[in-house]
Amino acid sequence: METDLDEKRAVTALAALAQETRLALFRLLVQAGPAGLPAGMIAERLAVQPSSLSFHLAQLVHAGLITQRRAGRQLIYSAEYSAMNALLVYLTENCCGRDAISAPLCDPAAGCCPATAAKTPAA
Amino acid sequence: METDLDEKRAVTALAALAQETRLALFRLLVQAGPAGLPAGMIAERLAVQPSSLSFHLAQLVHAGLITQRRAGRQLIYSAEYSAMNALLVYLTENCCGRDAISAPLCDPAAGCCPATAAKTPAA
DNA sequence: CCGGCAGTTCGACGATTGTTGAACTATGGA
DNA sequence: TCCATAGTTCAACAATCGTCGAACTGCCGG
Repeated sequence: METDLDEKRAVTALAALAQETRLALFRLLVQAGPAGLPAGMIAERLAVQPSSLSFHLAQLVHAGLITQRRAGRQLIYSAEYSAMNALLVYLTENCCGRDAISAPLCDPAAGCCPATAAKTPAA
Repeated sequence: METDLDEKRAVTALAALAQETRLALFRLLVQAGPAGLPAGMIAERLAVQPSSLSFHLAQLVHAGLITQRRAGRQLIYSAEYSAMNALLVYLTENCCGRDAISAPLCDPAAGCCPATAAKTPAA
């Protein structure tokens, strides 16, 4: 389902999220669901200047983490869940040397990586 | 298990990962498992200058994504899986307005968010 | 066609980031 | 004690980032 990321795309996505306003913005859209939110409402909720918001929205769009669509005079933004999932998977890829996994959470101490788990004395 | 993140800690973690060398470094450690790798071997594998590597290692340590321990003259670095998991959970928190979830992967089109899934016509 | 609202684009500024090489600290062996 | 190895710290530099205000574009109502 989600397209695999190469290193550069992953860096772009992470850089897009590595900023207070954009992280709050992205999470707002993740929580808003596929219906998304118009730019104006986002600006209001995050108390950000329109021009600044536009800048951040563009970064997230460029990173592929959100998408834009028009509804009358408003521009609606919504989270791109597949891109988010691809990023999560990329970060945890081959966790502890295992073969590919699809669900990213990884906890060696709890048996995520049987081969190496014994070497982690609950530290 | 994993400590919840506040916004600033999340931004720090994401910023730490939003750089080619550091992302490669982190993934290398994730794949290396809890045993970790000495700085020298990391430098060799990533073909990075020692002083530059030190800089990046420090950022990841500061972000809480990796930890350092000494073994003789070597400094061994290993991934902090709980921090990584906390970050993944933070990103997907309240996905589509749902209550907390523990496994981060989120796909509205596939029923992750029943209430809103119908509004996404396979677009 | 005109006014105005929703959002974006632009240029300029200060702040932060990543790199490099040289000097420094710490550990282990002889 | 002296030396070599493993890694870190420091200062300086170019490059990139985030913010601001002002000007701009696109869309709708009348």
